[in-house]
Amino acid sequence: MYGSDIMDVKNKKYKNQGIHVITAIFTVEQGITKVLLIKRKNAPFEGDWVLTGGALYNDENLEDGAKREIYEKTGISDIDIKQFKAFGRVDRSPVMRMVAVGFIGVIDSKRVKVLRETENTSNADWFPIDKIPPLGFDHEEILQEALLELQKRIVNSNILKSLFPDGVTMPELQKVYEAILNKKFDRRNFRKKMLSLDLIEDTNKSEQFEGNRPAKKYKFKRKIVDKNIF
Amino acid sequence: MYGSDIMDVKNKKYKNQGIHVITAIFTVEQGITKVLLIKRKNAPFEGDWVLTGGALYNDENLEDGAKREIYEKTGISDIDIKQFKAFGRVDRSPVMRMVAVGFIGVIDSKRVKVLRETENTSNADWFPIDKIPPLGFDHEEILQEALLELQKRIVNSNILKSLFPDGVTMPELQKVYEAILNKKFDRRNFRKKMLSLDLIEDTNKSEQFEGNRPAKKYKFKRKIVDKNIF
DNA sequence: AATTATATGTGTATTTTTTACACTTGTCAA
DNA sequence: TTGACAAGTGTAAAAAATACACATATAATT
Repeated sequence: MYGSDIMDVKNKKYKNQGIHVITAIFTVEQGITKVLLIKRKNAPFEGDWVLTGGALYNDENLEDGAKREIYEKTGISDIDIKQFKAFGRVDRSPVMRMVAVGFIGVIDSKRVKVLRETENTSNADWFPIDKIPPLGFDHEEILQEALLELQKRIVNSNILKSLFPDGVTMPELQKVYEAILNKKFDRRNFRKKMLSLDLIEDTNKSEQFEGNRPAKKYKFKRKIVDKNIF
Repeated sequence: MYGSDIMDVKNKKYKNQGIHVITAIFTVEQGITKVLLIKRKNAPFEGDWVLTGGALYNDENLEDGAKREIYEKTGISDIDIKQFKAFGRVDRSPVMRMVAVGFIGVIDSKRVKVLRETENTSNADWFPIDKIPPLGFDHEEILQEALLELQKRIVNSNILKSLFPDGVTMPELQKVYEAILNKKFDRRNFRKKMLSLDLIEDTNKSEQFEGNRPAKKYKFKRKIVDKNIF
């Protein structure tokens, strides 16, 4: 067998490869986890919905490329994203060999004012994760894995930070966790657990009142935690 | 700003991209965690050590490509590997834009009989992870992240399976965990923990005796576990 | 001003899991 | 038969997770 060197790219076996950066952008509204999908304007998969993403430029790093795509399609520029997996099935793109690097991000949907029309996309919308239409490319697979990653990350990273730019109360946070993990928690134990995870910190503010005792506001720390089990 | 469509690859901004598949292959010998490095024969980084890997073919999936590279350079064909991260710094390769998809794998070093000379590599060797020479490309970064991934994976996957093709005893297993996690465990508690992780199962065999009570042999299950914390 | 409705905030007892720790058993060699 | 050696096992203590009930702050009502 013929060895492929790490730099041996003249060989036609390696020609015409490309790299996608794809982000599953999640939000939670009224206890429903949703993902941002964008409708394609051009072939292939014309008219199909896909995750936010596109081809990586040669002069940008992976995460920068993913953020540029997010900015171009949503106008959002300050979102924290986390890479989780590369997708490289031979036939994942019908045109040429493309490997996609997948990211996840979470954002407050109220901040996406204009879902912009771009050269290649017509419109965009939030879809509840249990009501996803058929997606183009291999984006259904990417979305499924993104969801699993999201479920892991809300426990040991500050991925939810972008969802609460103005701070968050415990009851709000609990609703979001329950939506994403699809599971109910006891109020008192949830609070204890959250504080022990060391992801958020107290502020001395409270929420605006609504006819009952106002909830304390917390905010996400900068620090990203990552825990081992053993 | 000009939008990059997911298929818009004619644009020169995306031309001449390529994909690497790189595997950090670990072993543990006498309580020392080691990684397999290969010496490059050609420019760039001629004479430098690098992790096992190379360019992905257009007709193979990511994991298949990584396994092909492993086979070509070590003769090993039945190793379980796990993808963990893509590396895409703009300047990670001096020749052209390459994105590397990183994998980890573990193998019994005794099974690597001939470290083959290939067209592009001269020789190969196992290096203790605290005595790594300067590596070519961004492989030092990849190796560091690979090690962290290995530490996570030995707890919630059967990544160590390939290290023990003929089964393993508890004391052997404990030495390996202690080497990889760089931490000592109590014998009785380690056993309890291992059994509760549901990664291994009893056989009715025992090891060959060495002047003391023979240890029971266990074997890794097929199943891959993956646990959440909440 | 007092009362009521509502959702927030907090503490404690119970169970489960993790940790710490010591003696018994099986084999080889003398 | 005995001694040396490493493997195997159980139990008590500590820590963490879970189950559970009452007190508190605000707005609205009287």
